[in-house]
Amino acid sequence: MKLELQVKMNPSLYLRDPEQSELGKNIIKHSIQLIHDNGFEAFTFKKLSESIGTTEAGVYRYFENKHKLLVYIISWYWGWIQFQLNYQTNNIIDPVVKLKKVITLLSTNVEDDITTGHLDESQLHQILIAEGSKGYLTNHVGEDNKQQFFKPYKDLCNAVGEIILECNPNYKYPHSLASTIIEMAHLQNFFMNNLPSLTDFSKSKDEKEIIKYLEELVFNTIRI
Amino acid sequence: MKLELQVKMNPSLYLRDPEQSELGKNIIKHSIQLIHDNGFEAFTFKKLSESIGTTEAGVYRYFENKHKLLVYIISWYWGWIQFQLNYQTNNIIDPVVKLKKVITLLSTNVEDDITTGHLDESQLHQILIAEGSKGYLTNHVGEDNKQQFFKPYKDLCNAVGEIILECNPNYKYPHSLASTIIEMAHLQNFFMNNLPSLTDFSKSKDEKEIIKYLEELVFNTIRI
DNA sequence: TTTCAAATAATAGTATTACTATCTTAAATA
DNA sequence: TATTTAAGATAGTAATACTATTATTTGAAA
Repeated sequence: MKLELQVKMNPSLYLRDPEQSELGKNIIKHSIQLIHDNGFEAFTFKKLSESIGTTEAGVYRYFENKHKLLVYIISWYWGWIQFQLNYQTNNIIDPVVKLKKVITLLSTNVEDDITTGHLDESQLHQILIAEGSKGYLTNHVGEDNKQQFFKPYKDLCNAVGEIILECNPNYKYPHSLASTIIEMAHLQNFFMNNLPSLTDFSKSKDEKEIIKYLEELVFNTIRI
Repeated sequence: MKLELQVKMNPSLYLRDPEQSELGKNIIKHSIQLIHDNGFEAFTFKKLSESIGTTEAGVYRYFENKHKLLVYIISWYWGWIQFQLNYQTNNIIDPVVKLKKVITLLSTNVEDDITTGHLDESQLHQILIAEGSKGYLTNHVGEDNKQQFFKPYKDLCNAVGEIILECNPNYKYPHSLASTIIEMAHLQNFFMNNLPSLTDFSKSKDEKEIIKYLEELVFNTIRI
C-alpha cells in the first residue's frame, strides 16, 4: 500500500500554491530535477520554464524568486523528514534506539512506503546536502526568519533535541548538538564525495561510515 | 612590535597577483568590506570597482570572476589561521592544551600582534562564518579541487587531525572530527546570532559558550 | 634621455539574468 | 450565459557578468 503525504507549507513562500495545479506541481518537480543536476547557482526561471514547457511569467506567478522556491523545497524536505522521524520512532521507548534511528534517517536515503507521488525524495536529499545551507546563508536571513521560513528546520531540531534530553536529561547543549547532527550528516556526505581528505571515509565512500562516526560522536558526547 | 605576514596564495586563483600593486591590494580590501557588509550574493565587480574608484575592467584584470575572488579571500584566511595555529601551539607539549587553543582560535576573533597591515581579520572571520561554505558548495567543486583551491583548508584540517591523534592515537575519525570542529565553530556562531533556537547560546550570545560546547563535544568524543 | 613594455583608465558593447507589464485565450464556476 | 481565474504569448527593462578596444600613464631598460 502506498500512502499520500501532504506537507503543510508556509504560504508566505509562494504567490500561488504549487500543490493546487498541474503547472505548480511541474514547477516543483522540474526545479528539483534542475537544481539537482546543475546546482542552484546555474538554476534560472528561464531554464525552468523551458524545461516545463511554459513561460518565465508562468513561473513568476507561483514564486517571487528562485530563493523562495529553494526555501520552499527545503521546507518541504524537512517537513517530510519530520514525518519520517515521527513515523519511524513511534512506539519506540528506548531513546538511544530513537536517536540512532534519527541519525540513520538524516544520513541516508531511506526508501519507504510513504510516498508523495510526484517528488523524488532521493534527489531532494542530494539537494539538501549541496544547497541546504544556502537557504539561510543570506544577508536577509533575519527577515526570512521573521516570516517563519525556517520553522520546519527548527521544529526538527527541537524534536531531535528532545530525544537527546531523553537520553541524558542533564546534557547542556541539546539544540546545538541536534543542529550539529543534522548539518554534519549532510556535510560529511558532501566532503566524502567531493573533498574526501576532509573525512575518514574516502576508501569506502559509504554512508554507513558517517552513521558510525556520528553515533560515536553523539553518544560519547552525552556520555551514554 | 608588529610583524608583517605574507600568506602564499595559489596563482590559479588570480590573473594578476593582487599583492603586487596598490590596485590589487585595494581590490582585496574593498572586497572584504563589501562582502562583509552586504553578503556575497549582493557583491558585484561593478560595485567593487565603484567603491575603489576604478573600472570593472580593472578588477577583471586581477580576477576572472567573483567566485575565484571569494575563494582567494577564504584561502588567505585559512592560511592565516594555519599560521596562528602554528604560532600559538608552538612549544606546547600537552596535545589537550593544543586542541583547546585550536578550538578557541577557530571560534573567536583573536586580536594579535601579527598583522597584515591592509586586511581586517575580524571582518574576514565574519565573512568565513556567513560565506565560507559557498567556496566549495558549487557544481564545479571537483575542478576547483583539482586546481588545489581548497589546499589551505585541507592542510588546516590535517593539522587539527594530527593534534586529535596526539590526544588519542586510537581515535578513528580525526579528519571528520577536525572538519566538524572547523565548520561548527562557524556555524554555531551563525546560528547563535541569526537562528538562535538552533543553539543553546541564545541568552548570552557569547562565543565562550560555543568553545565550551565544542570542547565538551571533542574531548568526550575522543574519550579524554 | 629616450624608448618601450606593462599597467591602468576610459569607453563601449554583448549575452544572460531577474524581473514587470500587458494582452489574449481557455477553462472552470456561478 | 456571464464572469472570474489561470495560463499562454509577447515585450520590455535594469542589472549582472562578462569581453574588447583604444588611449594614457609610468617605470625600468637601453
